[in-house]
Amino acid sequence: MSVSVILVSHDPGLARHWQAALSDVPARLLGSFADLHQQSVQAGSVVWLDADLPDLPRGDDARWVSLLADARVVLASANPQRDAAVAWLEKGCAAYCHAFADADTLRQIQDVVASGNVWVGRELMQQLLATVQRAAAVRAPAQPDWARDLTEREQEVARLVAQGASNRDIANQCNITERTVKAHLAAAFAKLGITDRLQLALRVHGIQ
Amino acid sequence: MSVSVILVSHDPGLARHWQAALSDVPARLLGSFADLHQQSVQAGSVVWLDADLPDLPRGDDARWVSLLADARVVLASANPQRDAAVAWLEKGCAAYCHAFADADTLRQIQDVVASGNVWVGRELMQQLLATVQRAAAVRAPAQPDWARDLTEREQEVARLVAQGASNRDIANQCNITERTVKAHLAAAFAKLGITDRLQLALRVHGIQ
DNA sequence: GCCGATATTGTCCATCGGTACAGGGTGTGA
DNA sequence: TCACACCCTGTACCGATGGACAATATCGGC
Repeated sequence: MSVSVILVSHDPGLARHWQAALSDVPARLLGSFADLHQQSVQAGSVVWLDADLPDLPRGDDARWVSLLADARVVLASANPQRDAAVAWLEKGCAAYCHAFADADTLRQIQDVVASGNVWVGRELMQQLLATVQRAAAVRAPAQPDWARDLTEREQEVARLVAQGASNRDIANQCNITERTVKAHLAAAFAKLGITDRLQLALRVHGIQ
Repeated sequence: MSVSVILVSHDPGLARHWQAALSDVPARLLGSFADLHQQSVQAGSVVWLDADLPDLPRGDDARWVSLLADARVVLASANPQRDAAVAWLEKGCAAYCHAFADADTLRQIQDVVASGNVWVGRELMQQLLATVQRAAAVRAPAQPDWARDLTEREQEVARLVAQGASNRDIANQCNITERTVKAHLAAAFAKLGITDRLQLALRVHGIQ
């Protein structure tokens, strides 16, 4: 059975920094992503990943799927980038931070992530919120026709479909199961007299 | 100088819950926003605000300015709403959470906020990220000319897809096999950087 | 004549989407 | 209290879809 905290970095200085900060939790140190992939990672483990690892796989690599399913991944970069942060967090990472953040912050991240939550730095959070505000302003106006007979939830799902989201996307975003998404969609289809999501998307956008 | 913690709620049950969870930090309990406004709030204090306070001012109230400038405000609602969360966080609150979150979570929020960071729950975070991703997708490509790189046949198939036709429909209409339809679609997907017919339909209709 | 772009078709297979059974939980109005 | 609407979830099935390998044929240009 593996330890509950795993640090992965090829940079000795960074490894020392992390070990010093997290000295009160038992952590195992690995030198590459390949090393990590050979381990059997215990469910619920916290994995600290150096974003500058030479062998860090791209986002679409299959190894991420199992890792993100089992472990809680903290991605730490010496050069944090906003777009990268959004991409990784959206993919399922539990935190994105500066690799050389101070020890208190690192400990805090460890605590937050270990308890199943997501940690995000203040600046990044402000940027995300501003973006969301802007996006909300664009969509605001209420729809009359197609939405009339649909329940709140059905409308919400329909709007997401109309943006091109898959059932799984919607499930994640609404925090419900894919099955429930299907239920709402089936109800919406029946009410609107259509049979598939594409027709629904066209309806929502006022086409046909 | 000790950083103080102020709890503001009119609900005795909630107040007890908070006091029990945060028993290891010295906290002052107030019963209304008006009470809070009469205090001189020490800079860096953490203020826990019950979002269901009867006298909670609206977002544009002037009192928020000074409060948010001085203190780190945790807004806790018994009925957390996504839009409210975004609005408050964007306004400068340091956290938005469920008022009756478990004690461990409340302590964690206190720690994170006290150190100057922002705390956001997992579900809300997922929603924010999905929204940001979608907003980015809207801005980035912005192709008015979806047809430019497509061959005649690919455009023809794409237009039919955009009307809601299935591969079989298109095959019949164009007098080709379903397999060929798939080939044209695959080519169009690759050229447009998308992966499914719904995205294609949205593009053709000038959405996204 | 060869090369590249286009159009066509094939098989195989993993995943997605939609439907058909099923059920449990909550809140509201009669 | 009971009916009803709404929300949520489960298993199972099957057709539609999209990607990964192909291959063949035509046509225009170098």
